[in-house]
Amino acid sequence: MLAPSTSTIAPALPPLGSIAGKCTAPALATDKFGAILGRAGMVGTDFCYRKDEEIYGEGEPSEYVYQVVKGAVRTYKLLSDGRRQIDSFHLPGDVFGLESSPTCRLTAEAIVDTTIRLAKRSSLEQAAEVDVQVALHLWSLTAGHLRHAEDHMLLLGRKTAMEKVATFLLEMDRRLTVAGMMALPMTRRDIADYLGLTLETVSRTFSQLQSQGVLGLTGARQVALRNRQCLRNMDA
Amino acid sequence: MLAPSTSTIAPALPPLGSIAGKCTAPALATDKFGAILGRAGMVGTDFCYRKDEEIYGEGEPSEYVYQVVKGAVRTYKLLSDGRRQIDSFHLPGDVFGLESSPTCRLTAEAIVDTTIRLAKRSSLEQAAEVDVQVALHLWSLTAGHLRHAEDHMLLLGRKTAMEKVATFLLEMDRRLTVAGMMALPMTRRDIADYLGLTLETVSRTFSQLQSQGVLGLTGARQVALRNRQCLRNMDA
DNA sequence: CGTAGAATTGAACACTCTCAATTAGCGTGG
DNA sequence: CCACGCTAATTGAGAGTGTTCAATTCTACG
Repeated sequence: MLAPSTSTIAPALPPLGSIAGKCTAPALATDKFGAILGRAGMVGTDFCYRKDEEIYGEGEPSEYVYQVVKGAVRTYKLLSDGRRQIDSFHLPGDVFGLESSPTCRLTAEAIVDTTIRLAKRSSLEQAAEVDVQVALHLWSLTAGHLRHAEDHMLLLGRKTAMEKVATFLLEMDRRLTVAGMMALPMTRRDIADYLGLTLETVSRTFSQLQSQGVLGLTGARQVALRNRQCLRNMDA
Repeated sequence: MLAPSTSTIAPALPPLGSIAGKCTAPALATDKFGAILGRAGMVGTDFCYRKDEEIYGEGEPSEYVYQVVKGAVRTYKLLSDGRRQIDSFHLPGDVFGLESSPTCRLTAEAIVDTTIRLAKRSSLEQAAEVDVQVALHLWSLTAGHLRHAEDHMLLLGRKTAMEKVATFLLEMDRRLTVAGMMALPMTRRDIADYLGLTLETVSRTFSQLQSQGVLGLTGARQVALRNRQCLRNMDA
């Protein structure tokens, strides 16, 4: 349904045609993944995925753990009739696909052309068996994901459309604003499926915020926040 | 706002007046918490909490890890105006309050009179530093919570009222049906705040399922499922 | 029994969705 | 460079699911 034309010819795992070679790590305050790999005596391998290409699918055996080097990734679940809930957007530095179960519980797709560093799950687990620090780091990563999920459940279950959008904008502002501008990699539909809304409601809310002067849109995905305090108040 | 009268006189942590002494462990297929404590050379201490009594509050330092021995617990987040999102119901055998962060991110309350086994978080973490198996078990517990949260985000963001209630009933059926009957410990309001609905909608949906013969109600909290397959179909 | 909280039920409303039409943005190729 | 075509985004109007407010009814427990 949402499968891109490019992914049909891609192999099940590491796409053979998209090897990018080693990349330098992103400049992160705390690169936990790098620390983990270091302790485990491992090096990540980088691959490139094209826009809308699937990285792994729900139900597949979970063979790798992933870190975004460049680009953006969405992870989601589907209902049988195609309704989609995106649980997270993963941006450079973020680790995803870290399951303690043998199968993937979500589907992951590149939102734009994306470079991903990946490491074998089995190797990481072996390292965790030997080195307590690796195990504790992995726990810490999963705990971080749980914390985000807890916040997001409150949003999905109890916030209004305006509050959801305000929360989203503040989250993205924190994570990807450079020089006062936010370049959203995802579509209105992605945002809607993240917030439990329709794309029309997201669009209307953006427009409303713009007419109130809270927001500046220069192109649908180029956002400048003009009044963060106002958004924080809406955030409930 | 929702604080019970009994909790105002209760001390911040282990209520002094409610020591219950050691209890026998619940008969569980896999008592991970017991296994962890065993490996850590620890024994849990049991306390009793009265109905609606707070076990810990959001923002407090997280000093303990908890396991339900008998009864039921809700963990939730609040918005500033009192809107509540319950993220989980914890039943006998369940572990909760396991933060890898130093402060509690949720509030926990006893739904009914409840016996809780608790262990010091710092001791558990010390044990995890030394014994990899403890660290891996703690990770596994957090991963289980994350899995539930992922499923619940799909429910909150994308399911209809009927689908939410169907999912809830099947979850509770699995977790607390004995001899064909389910004794729900929680109120309609609790269920509503778990499913992101109002209590009236939950009540109406229960009534509708009863009139369809899917459900048998003998008292508002005594439920018998008469057609599980029908519920599974609604579950989407 | 009598009271208070819990649950049910009804009616009107509102927020968000659905369906539809229009406009904008962007990559491709003439 | 502009025309073309496709997808994304905006905007409007109407409908619907779930909410809100209110009135009973039920149930549990002194």
